[in-house]
Amino acid sequence: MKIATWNVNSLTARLQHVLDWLIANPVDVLCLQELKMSDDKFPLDVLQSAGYNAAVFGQRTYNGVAILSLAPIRDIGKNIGGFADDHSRVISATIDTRSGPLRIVNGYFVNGQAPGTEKFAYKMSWLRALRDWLREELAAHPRLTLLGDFNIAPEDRDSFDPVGLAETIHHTTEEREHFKSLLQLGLVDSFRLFEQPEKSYSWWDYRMLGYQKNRGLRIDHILVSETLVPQAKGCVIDRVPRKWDKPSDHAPVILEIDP
DNA sequence: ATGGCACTGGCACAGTGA
Repeated sequence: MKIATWNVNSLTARLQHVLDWLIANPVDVLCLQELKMSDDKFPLDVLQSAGYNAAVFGQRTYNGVAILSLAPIRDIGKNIGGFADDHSRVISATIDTRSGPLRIVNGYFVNGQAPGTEKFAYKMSWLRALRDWLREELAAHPRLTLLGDFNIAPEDRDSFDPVGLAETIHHTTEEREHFKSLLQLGLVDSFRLFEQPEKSYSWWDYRMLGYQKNRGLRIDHILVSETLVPQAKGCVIDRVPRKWDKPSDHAPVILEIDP
């Protein structure tokens, strides 16, 4: 089965891209971020016509996350337990697979603007709360995947300019330590389980011909709990929709696991 | 060093993103 994540930068603006992509890539689960719409605007009927169930946690203008799944979705949770948040950034749910229940945690992590700002401080407290909550989630759901737009380039090789951008947003030691602390919970970056092309990125700036020059960052990730690692068969970034007209600035990431 | 571009709300342009 295939599980994917895609920051669509407005589902209103990108609905046709999502539908076209799902036709070409009929994944079992697609986690979306940056819906930028309230729940009542979510195009549930058209996605159901495409065969998908949906769990939605929307918000007007900013943020907003959803899980699309061919299989029924149950036990939906919203945001980080014990952490009061005005933003709609996390939706979690369980689907049943042949190997047992699979817990899906879909996150749109805080951007953080720049070190030293209030937004960066929010990012740090958000990441701390996420880690503490995930420790419990993992204990309750051993088969778990944490995926989405992390807004963290975990290593130098995940950035087109690790020297010039050293200690700037997405690259700071503090953010990378938080990423490592998620791995220390018993999660694995599935992309790095497999041989990958050099300079593999999942986001490119709209400006300055970022995509054409491959000036990108790998900030969209699919982490899997250690029990799932033997079932992981491949993880790829699909750059195709980034070349379409009026694209999202992010590309989908897809994990294949034994069902 | 700065801006580059895209999106939303709402109808001018500020806020946000990464």
